[in-house]
Amino acid sequence: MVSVATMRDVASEAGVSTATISRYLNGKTNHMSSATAKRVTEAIKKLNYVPNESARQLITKQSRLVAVVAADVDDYFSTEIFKGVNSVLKKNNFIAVLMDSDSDEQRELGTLSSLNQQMFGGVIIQPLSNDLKAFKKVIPQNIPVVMLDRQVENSPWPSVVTNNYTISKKAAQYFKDQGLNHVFVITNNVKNVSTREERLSGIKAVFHENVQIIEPGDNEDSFNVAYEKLKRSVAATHGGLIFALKERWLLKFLPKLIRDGVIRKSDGVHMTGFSDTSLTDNIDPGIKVINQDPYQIGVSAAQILIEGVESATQPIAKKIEIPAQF
Amino acid sequence: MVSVATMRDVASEAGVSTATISRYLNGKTNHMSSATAKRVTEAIKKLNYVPNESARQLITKQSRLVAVVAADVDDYFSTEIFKGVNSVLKKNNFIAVLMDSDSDEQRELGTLSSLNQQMFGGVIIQPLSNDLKAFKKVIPQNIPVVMLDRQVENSPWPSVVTNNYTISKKAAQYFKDQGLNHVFVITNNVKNVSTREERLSGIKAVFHENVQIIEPGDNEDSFNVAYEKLKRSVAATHGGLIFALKERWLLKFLPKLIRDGVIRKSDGVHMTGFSDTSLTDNIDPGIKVINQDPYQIGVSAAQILIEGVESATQPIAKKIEIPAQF
DNA sequence: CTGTTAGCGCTTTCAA
DNA sequence: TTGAAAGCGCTAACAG
Repeated sequence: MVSVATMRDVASEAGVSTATISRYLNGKTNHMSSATAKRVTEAIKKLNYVPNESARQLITKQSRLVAVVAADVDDYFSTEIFKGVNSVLKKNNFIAVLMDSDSDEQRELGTLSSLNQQMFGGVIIQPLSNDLKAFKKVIPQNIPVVMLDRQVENSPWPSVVTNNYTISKKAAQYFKDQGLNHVFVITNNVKNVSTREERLSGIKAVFHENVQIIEPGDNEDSFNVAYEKLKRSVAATHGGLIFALKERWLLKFLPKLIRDGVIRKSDGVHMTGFSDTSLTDNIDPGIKVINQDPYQIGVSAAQILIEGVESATQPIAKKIEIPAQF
Repeated sequence: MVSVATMRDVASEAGVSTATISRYLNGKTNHMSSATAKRVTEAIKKLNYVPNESARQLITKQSRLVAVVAADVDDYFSTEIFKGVNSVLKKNNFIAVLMDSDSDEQRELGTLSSLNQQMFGGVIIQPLSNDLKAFKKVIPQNIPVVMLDRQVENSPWPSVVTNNYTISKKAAQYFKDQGLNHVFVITNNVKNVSTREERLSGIKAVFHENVQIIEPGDNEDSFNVAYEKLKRSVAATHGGLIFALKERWLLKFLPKLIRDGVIRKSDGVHMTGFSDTSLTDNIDPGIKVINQDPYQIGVSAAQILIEGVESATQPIAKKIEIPAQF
């Protein structure tokens, strides 16, 4: 492999000491004769010099690498968050990288503990687990941390989330005002996941006891069971609102509900839900859904993180809500 | 911030030298009395010691961090590749991280040059640009590189791609055998992107001159223009095959074509294309599409990369094709 | 089987 | 405005 120029090489090329190169590199160029500055610039270019991050980190104990640990990188929501984070970090001269918990709490902990090697200057986590104790064990202690999307109970870290309760309530109210008085909520098991709990609360605040929960499960069979159950329930209540707490269910149920004639234009059955992409609109143009703003969530988290890195303190554990659109 | 135990602390805690700790950590434990090994184990646990990667990298010039630079992290295809890469790297004790070129050739180059700091032990790139010279400038020279999905002409790096030509031809032949004798190919500009060129060639090998290209463009207006054009053309040729070179177009065109009655069951109009997710199947159950295997592409790329890292040589520039399903 | 020692490439006082 | 020199935490000869 090719050998690389070091700071010493640059120093001798420019006829100065390494200290001068270092100062130059760190922008301490105000107390520096423009003649030497120029010679250094040229030497760097000539030798194609790139500073060695490891050496720098070793002494400064700082890193400009920031890890974003996503619940599942296959999720558009997660990757949009990353894009938001990336946009602000890049401006501030940090490098953002995305890591994957793969929807698996064990892997999440594994991923997080791999960060414990002082290579990263900060971590942004979209948590999967709700186990505060486990998190405290594996999350690096010496770098700033920000949580996203979901909240860990009693967490000491700041978090940025969608206004799940408010926006769910708003959407529910909209359809109630249309005359629908029953709602079928499609969701996975809601236990322990702050996001789903808040959404459900918002819906219940409008429809009270007229809320029925449908859990499609993870395989095709249980989906079919859930689908049939939904169809029967909709028929039994002479219509109502079908509310998917996750885009995945919207995409899975909506086309079938349309094909089967369960949902028709100007009818007593409507569907809505949390939708991150425009795919639902392709399927059913004009459908009214909740659009979160993952990009902005990422932006906001990154800003908090940067404050933490620059001040070398853990950001305080405030909670920030990013409004969704309906 | 919390101060962290160093190797020295562990050494004095265990009553041995740092060299012993180092050997222990690097698995050179075969020439080591089990008594000291045990003392070291305990000291490490007691002090909660985690090795400092920067110091290690500084001297070994090796890193177990591998960057996967995706064309667009919003793409399911890119993230599945990452999952494949991650699965094999993790087993081999590497840490894989995902970075984003954001579908922008300039940013791609920016992202790549940020890798030039010896923090990464290898790079896997899903290239966007086809500009070999630009790549050579920014791609780290001293670590192994593997290309994915697309090929850079005359590239010195190994690449792993789908068997685009073969599978496109197979799919085309299938529909030709059904009696369709005209094909409408929906694609972005094909110039300079190896993937699209190969797919188109495969289709042309079957339909010869009966191939019409539709370019939907990037905004809603140009999409509508393209859509209307497609409808007219289909009517004019009394049917045919609509072939989307990218899943995005499948998702955008298919629901509308179904709603508008252009595609009906047992009719002279069929649609197919490259589809990575099961979303198309939700929309039109039983539709026959090409399924690539991004996960396997990632696995294969990671294996090649690891060989390169372990042998400290640049992998040779072979091309590996991963078969798709139809 | 284990310790001593000399750096890896950089930053940062302290002096000049 | 610049340089000399110490040292960050680790690895790898070389000795013993």
